[in-house]
Amino acid sequence: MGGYISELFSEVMSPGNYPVMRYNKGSYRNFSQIIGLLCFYQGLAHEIGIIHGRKLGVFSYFCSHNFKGENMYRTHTCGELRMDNVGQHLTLAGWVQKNRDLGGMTFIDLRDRYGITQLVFNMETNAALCEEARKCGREFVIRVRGSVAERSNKNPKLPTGDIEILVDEISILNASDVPPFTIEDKSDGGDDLRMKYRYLDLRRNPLQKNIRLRHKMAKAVRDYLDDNEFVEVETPVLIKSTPEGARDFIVPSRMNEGQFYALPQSPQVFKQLLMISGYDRYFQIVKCFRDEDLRADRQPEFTQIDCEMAFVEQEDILTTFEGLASSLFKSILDLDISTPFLRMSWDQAMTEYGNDKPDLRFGMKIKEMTELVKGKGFPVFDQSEYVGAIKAENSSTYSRKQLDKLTDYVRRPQIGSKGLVYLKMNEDGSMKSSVDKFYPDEELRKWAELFDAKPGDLLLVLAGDEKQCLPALSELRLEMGRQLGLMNNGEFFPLWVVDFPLLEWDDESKRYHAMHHPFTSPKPEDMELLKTDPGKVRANAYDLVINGVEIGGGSIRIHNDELQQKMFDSLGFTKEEAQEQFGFLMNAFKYGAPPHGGVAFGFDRWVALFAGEDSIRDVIAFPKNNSGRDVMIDSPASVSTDQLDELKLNLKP
RNA sequence: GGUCAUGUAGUUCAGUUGGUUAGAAUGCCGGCCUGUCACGCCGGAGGUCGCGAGUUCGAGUCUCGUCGUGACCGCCA
Repeated sequence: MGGYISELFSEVMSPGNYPVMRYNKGSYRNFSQIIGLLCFYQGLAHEIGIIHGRKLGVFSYFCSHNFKGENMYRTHTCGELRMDNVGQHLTLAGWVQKNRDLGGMTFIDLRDRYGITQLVFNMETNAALCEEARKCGREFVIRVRGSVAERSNKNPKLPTGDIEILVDEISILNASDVPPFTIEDKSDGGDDLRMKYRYLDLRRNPLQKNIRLRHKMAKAVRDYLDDNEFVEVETPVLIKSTPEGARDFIVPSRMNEGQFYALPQSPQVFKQLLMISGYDRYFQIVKCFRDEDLRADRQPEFTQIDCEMAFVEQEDILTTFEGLASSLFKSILDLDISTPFLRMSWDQAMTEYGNDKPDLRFGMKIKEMTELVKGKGFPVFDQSEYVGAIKAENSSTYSRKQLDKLTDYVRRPQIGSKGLVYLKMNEDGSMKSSVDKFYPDEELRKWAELFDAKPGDLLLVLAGDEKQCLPALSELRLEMGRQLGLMNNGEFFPLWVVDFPLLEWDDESKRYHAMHHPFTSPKPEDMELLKTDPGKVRANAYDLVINGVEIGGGSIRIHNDELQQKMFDSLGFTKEEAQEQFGFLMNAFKYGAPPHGGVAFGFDRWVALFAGEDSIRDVIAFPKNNSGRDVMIDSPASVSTDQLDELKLNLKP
């Protein structure tokens, strides 16, 4: 115990406790260290067990830890005491979860990170002590000393439910106002309120679990990459604004009047420079900043696992990082996910799933049927550029009402289909379609044949422009996946989507944009197309997709200044602009840049996926809301005119 | 920038076609209670129906505006 603390609190160091604590140290600790390690992995597996839908104790994860922080505030945690501890005299500290005053006796549930232990106070034994205990409201911070006793009424719902503490000393370390919502697994508080009192929300088990999972994942990432010779290098946060990509957050420079830093959207150029510097394998778990509108899976500041490797081709990178992914699946979720992961071309993903991040937990592939249905007199299909469908198995029992609801779903402006055509393959072998006026049975049989549809199946057909229709079919497919319960939270299907287009036409600015970023190398065999048909050029770029979530992406970079210059040409940069914005990188390429490439993973998304959460806010300790505000500290906020003056800034009226 | 949803007690919600004093549960406060663990029983306090206009004899309810929150589209290399 540190001298500082013992001086400050010498009055509480009653010598009576010490021999007991010492005694525990020797025998209990070594044993529990071994058990602790064993229990740790088991605990994580249990946690994931919940994701799998198995019913396991919520506390199992928290109780499996070996407490190393023995001091005058506590000798044990509220999660570790069992029948073996009966008779021990010890000290606990924590928060009052619940106070049950029965008149003659009072029970307090004492909570800390590790669990809950019941304290007992008895009027007959010590009335003054019992009165003191009655005063303790929810979330009071208290310390108690007492002896572990076997309960007469055990509670099988708690891991510590066999024992209780017969308290002989209580100190209220800090009283608490009544919290605005209950600190329980299922809080009664709404989102707004819990965000405003985030520090209270973070006391709750589900959040604690997520934050600890995040920590374990970060550590597992560092361990794997360290084992593979990667070096973690920090890169600057105050950098320079660049034209491509997302909007930058900018930071005024006081010492350089009228000039601004930008916060990095990613450490992209620095990691390439590190390859040129010979670091060979770099990584960083790093904050990135993008000033764009938010979503459930987007925050203005978010965390990437940023990686770069020299002397590698695409396949080397895919192999290395599917290794990272499968090692995380194993160490965190105890799941064996075999490698190599499936590789799917971007083209295939778009035609079969209408989406560059397909959820492969279920099939229901999109098939085109344009040729099959045209020229049969149904004007809607005849006038459509593209007709396609999906097959939902065992769904021919969908009612008129359900189909109407699906029609409304695809007609929402966000999806924008005009209507929905269906074909029911009834169990009795008959067929029913919304367009059987135009398509006789033998035509409908051909539809069924194309999809290998069996009695009981349901075909859902959309028509329109290919550009609108494929994404619409993708949304419909995902909606059906949800409705039919095909998206199991405990099941994971990772894949690499490869061969992305290099460039993407932007109608607004009437020029091509880099689909990934401007340092992505084109496929050598598509090089010729760069001049004739730039939109057709494929890139050495890839995304890691798990269950329909884009977990990460990367590319093999350009490592030669001539090609880089060509790329900037295609993007419509003048030589001068390119020199001004990226001159330092192109200069660096002149001094022996090795072939290199890399990848970056959205760490928040990955944690959310493993935690089974829909929103990354649930895995970030202090997230921002929909409008980029932190409602707890109330940021962003105005600054004083003094601050603005110092920066030589005027605000527009 | 756009679409949709939502805002009522500390909290979660209900509130009929526009009609008497706006309810329930939970939490909170007080009393009783010696084996509770969703403790129980009795009593009590607690409301600018987000804000501002409008329609109306009358608005929590209808209309418009505005603000907050959430989801999505655009956007996010």
